[in-house]
Amino acid sequence: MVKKKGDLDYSNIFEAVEFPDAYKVSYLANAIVFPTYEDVRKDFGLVRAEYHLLLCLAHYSELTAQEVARITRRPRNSISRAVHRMLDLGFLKRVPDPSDARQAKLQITKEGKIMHKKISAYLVEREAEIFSILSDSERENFRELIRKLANFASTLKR
Amino acid sequence: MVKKKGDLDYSNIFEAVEFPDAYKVSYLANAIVFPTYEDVRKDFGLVRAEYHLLLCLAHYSELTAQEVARITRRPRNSISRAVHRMLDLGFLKRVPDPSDARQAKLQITKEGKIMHKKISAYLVEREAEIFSILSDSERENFRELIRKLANFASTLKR
DNA sequence: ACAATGTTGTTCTATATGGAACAATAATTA
DNA sequence: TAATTATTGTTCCATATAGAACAACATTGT
Repeated sequence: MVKKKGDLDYSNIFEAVEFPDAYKVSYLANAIVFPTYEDVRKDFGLVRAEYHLLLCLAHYSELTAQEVARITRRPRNSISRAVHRMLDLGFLKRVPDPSDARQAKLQITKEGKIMHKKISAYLVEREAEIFSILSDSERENFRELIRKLANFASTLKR
Repeated sequence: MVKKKGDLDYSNIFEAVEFPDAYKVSYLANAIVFPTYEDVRKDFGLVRAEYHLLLCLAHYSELTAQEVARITRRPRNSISRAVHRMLDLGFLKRVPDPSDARQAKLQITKEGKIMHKKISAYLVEREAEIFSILSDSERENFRELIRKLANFASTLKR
């Protein structure tokens, strides 16, 4: 009896690892969310921070770069870089804040909104695939729990 | 009435975003799991792929680099690099496979096990913090759901 | 047996990313 | 008011990371 490739059950580690829940959250993000960002990069030409700008400014009418950094928990310099690129691409506009010369208010442009819609539609699809193995009630359940966890995470110091 | 910094509720985005559950999984991973890997790097001097080697080989007695790559869903070259560093550090040993000259079986050393224990203990603590906002029954519930999701993710093509 | 295809592990290269330091401005405190 | 401290956005730099190509070896099919 020859051992065939593929005999190894790669998901055994899920139960063996010492911090199984955190590990699975990480695994899920790595298996699904990051490849998705990679797809966005390939298909739409935007890296994560750039897409995050669209995401934030599609839902808040006006934000500073700092605020986007806080909302998305990304470093300021990543956002700064992304802002320049998005300005060049015409997806964002920036207006200096008269009341504080350090900062500038960012807004999404019409083109930015269109791009946001396209990318969102793609991500919505991907989300649906991921959660298709859960029943409706499980999905509802998960939604509630992940909301608690994410809200808690958002209160943690950086 | 002056608008103070901090008036903005950064978690509003959680409900506004078009793919709220996937977004929160991603957020949770970014807020918690990745900073944790960063801590591991700072405190123990190992990067993610290097720690993943310890993790896998602490639970499987013998694996090839390729198998570790599959289990952790990381690219082979990342694992390859990590293997060399871990060999140098004495945390791993490698024995050529007589039945297949291309590959080599990896094993964790005594020192590797010790390091694994130290890091695991730290990660277990972090996990406990994260999930401390959930009640016991919620935690149990979440465990079941994330298990389904992770198992499903592990079946997806790369 | 032999050719074609697949697999493993590696090196090379390009790039996204985050930390640190910095200048400009604002807020705070003496 | 003056001096100190904090904040914003930026540039510079170091590094982790992933893709692509490659050589060595194994497997498959004819």
